[in-house]
Order: sequence, then C-alpha cells, then structure tokens
Amino acid sequence: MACNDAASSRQAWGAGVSRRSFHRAPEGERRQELIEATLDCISELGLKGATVRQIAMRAGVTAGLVRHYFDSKDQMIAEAYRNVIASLTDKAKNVEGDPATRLKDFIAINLTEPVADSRSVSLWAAFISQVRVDPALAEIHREGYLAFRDALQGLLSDFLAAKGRPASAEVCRRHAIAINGLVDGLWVEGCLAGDLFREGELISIAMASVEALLGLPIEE
Amino acid sequence: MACNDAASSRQAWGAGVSRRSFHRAPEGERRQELIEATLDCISELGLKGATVRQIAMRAGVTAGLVRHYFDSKDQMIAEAYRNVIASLTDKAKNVEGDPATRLKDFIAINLTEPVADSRSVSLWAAFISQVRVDPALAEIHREGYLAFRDALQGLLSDFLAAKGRPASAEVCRRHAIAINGLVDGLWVEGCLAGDLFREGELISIAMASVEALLGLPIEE
DNA sequence: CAAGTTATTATACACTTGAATAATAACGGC
DNA sequence: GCCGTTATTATTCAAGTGTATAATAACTTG
Repeated sequence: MACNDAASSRQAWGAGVSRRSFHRAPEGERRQELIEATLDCISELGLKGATVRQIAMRAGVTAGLVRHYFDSKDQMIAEAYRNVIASLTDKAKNVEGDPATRLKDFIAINLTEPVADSRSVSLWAAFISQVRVDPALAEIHREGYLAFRDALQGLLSDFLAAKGRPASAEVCRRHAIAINGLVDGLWVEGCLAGDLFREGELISIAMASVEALLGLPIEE
Repeated sequence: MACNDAASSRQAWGAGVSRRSFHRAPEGERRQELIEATLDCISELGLKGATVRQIAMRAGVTAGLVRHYFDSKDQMIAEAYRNVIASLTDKAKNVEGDPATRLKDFIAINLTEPVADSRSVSLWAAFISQVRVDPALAEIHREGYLAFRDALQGLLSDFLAAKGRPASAEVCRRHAIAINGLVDGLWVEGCLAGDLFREGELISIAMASVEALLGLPIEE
C-alpha cells in the first residue's frame, strides 16, 4: 500500500547505465502486495490472465521479484487461495453477542459486502475450478469448508439450547449442512447477479428460511 | 465418438511426401467432438490447460482444425459453456408425473450423478470465474440461472396448488430462490467433497429441508 | 560514512500459445 | 472413375509464458 506508483518514478533511463529507482518494502509487506495483486488479476482477468508480468505490474514491481518471494508462481497462487478462504470465513467466525444475534449476524455477514461481492465469488470459483487439478487446493478447500460448517454448527447448537430446544450433534450437523448450503447458494447468486434481487431480499429470504428450517423464530 | 484413435492411424510418414490419413466427420459431429474435448480439458486441466493443441489431441485431430469450425478458441469455449449449462438444466427440466413426484425428482436429479459429479462442478466453476471477464459468459449464466429458477418456481406453484395451498407468484418466487440456493449449495459441496457425506445424505437433507421450507410433506 | 547484505531491476532463454497459411487427402456429384 | 469441393493436416509465425541470471540500488550495521 505504501509506494505503488513505481510506474511514474522512472528516471531518465535509456541513455546511461542507470536503472529505475525503487523502494525497498518493509518485511512481509511486499509479499502481501504481491498476493493482493495476484487476486486482483485473477478476479478481473481470470486465472490465465494472472501472469507473472501482469501481477508484477499491478504490484508496481518487475516480474523477477515474484521469484524472490515465492518458489514458483503456482506456490504464490496457492498462498493467495488461503488468503481468499480466510477472508471469506474470518468475518463470519468472529460474530459476538447472544446466540440469536450471533446466528443472525453470521447469515447477514455472508450475504453482505465485502464477503458478498463479485470479486469474492470470482476468486472462489477460480479456485474451485482448480480443485480437481491441484490436490493441494482441494485440501485447502476442504479445510475451509469444514471450518466454516463447524462454526455454523456451533452457532446452531448454542442457539437451539438457548431457545430451550437443545439438539444432538447429529441434528445440528444436518441443520448445519442444510443452512450452509442455503447460504452458499444465495451468496453465489447474489454475487453473480445481484440486480436480480431487491435490496435486502436475499438476507430476508435467508432469515425466513433458517427460521423455517429450525422451526423457530430467530428474534425474541 | 466415432473414430478417435487417429493417433494410432498414422501411416509410414516422414520418408516421402504423404501425410497422415484421416476421417472426414459427418455434419456437425466433429464440432460436438471438439466441444466435448474442450470440456474434458477444462475439467481435468483447468481453463488454462485447455489449449488448442491439447483440445485437438483429445479430439483426435490436429490443432489447425479448431479454427475451421470456430472463429476463435474463445468462441469455442463460449459455445462449450452453453453445452454445460444445458446439460445441467435439461435433465431437471424434463421431470414428469404428478406435482409431488416432479418436485421430488427435480431435487433428487440435481443431487445425483450425472448432474452431481466433480466434472460438472469443475466446469461450472471455471465458467463462473470468467463471468466478470467476459460479458458474453455473464449473459449465458444469467439466462441459465433464470430458466432453472423459473422451472423450479413452476414446480412449486403446481405442488402447492395440488396440496390445497395455492400461493401467489411472489410467494412462489421467494420459495424458488431459497430452494434453488439450497440445492445449488448442496450440489457444490457434494460434488467437491462427496466423501464428507453419507450415501444419500444430501438428498435426504434436501428433501427434509424443502418440506420444512414449504411447511408441507412432499410425499402423500 | 564506508562496507556488506539483499531486495529489486533488467535482460536473456527455452518453451508454449493462438492464429495464419499452403498443401493434400477424403468425399460427393456426375 | 474422374473432378471439384472442402475438411483436415503440416508448418510457420509473432507474441507471451515462467524461470534463471547478473547487475545494481537501497538499506543495515559498524
């Protein structure tokens, strides 16, 4: 984020032996910038548009630098994937308050920006499409999915208990699978074609659906 | 499907001026073979592994032929996308029988092979990831989604009427959005990590969820 | 402020890509 | 059975790919 206008900081160049001036980024910062640039490229240009040169250009550095921070382009992309999964799940896992509020917020967060936007779903889809190709990505997906579902299952367990209807782990598991599917499906379509839905409609549908699935009102 | 072993049909070659013998495919057949090979490549190697040469090899022809059937590689891929969408929606749209059976079959079909398999979801994701890049693909997706949801909405409308609980278009729309999301979400996860679920579990969860969402048993 | 370390640049390389071209083998009509 | 049409092959091309390497500018340490 610090000094990305490298493109404009070229000096005279071409005449003598001098080369472009540059900025030495602090520890770890350039790494994150490169990952961010990678994700920008993937979401805007597709996976095959995310070339080393294109990524470096966005990050305001030259292509060679990529190999100084990562063993290979593929490794950088795998690391970028972990970043995406984390950004999609972190926000939802940090909900706070009483069980009903936490459940409600969990659903709303996943259907609201920044989790729900076209960039996120593009990135998610790009990686999903590689799950069959690269087993490492498959493993990352699997962990992310299970962590997400487990978090949801915990929320449901607490919620049902608080409502005086404690449920077995098995029942909670089935509810978690269903609600996870519901939220994921609505998230995808909302991201891809948000204009097909009215403002707040998806959240409203999601809330009503969860209430129907659990057979309980979420609010007091 | 007819004569794919072109790789083995090379003749002497190399010595004189003769070239590889080949088979002139009937009208439209080669086109479909190329599309099929394209989809195979995308699902197994990813979008960027689906090169003209790789695709041609799978189809048992040489790379140049692609441009004889399609204006460009991109156009061929767009056409392949239409193929995928069609294969994902056709089976589900042709359900027959009484309203309850049609609804039940619709859900089951979407969560059973061949609709629900890792190849399908890979292809779907590969294209979804390009929706932001290529507006033509965005339009194809939009049409496919709406057709699918409209079909579901019709099924729901018939089902509710048959159960003596006719519902307005608006109510059916909301139910269709929710159930579509639910089925899509379960479909994705089932395709990606089917081993996380027991045999038939996803269908069982989907059926129970739809009953809860509609507030009605599906069976008699 | 000098010397050493290294993050960064510039350039080169071998290879792959989608596309264009010309030659030719396969087939349909007569 | 020959001939014209065209589907198919073989080859070429310029542009783009990830990676390797050497030079160098920026910072760190004394």
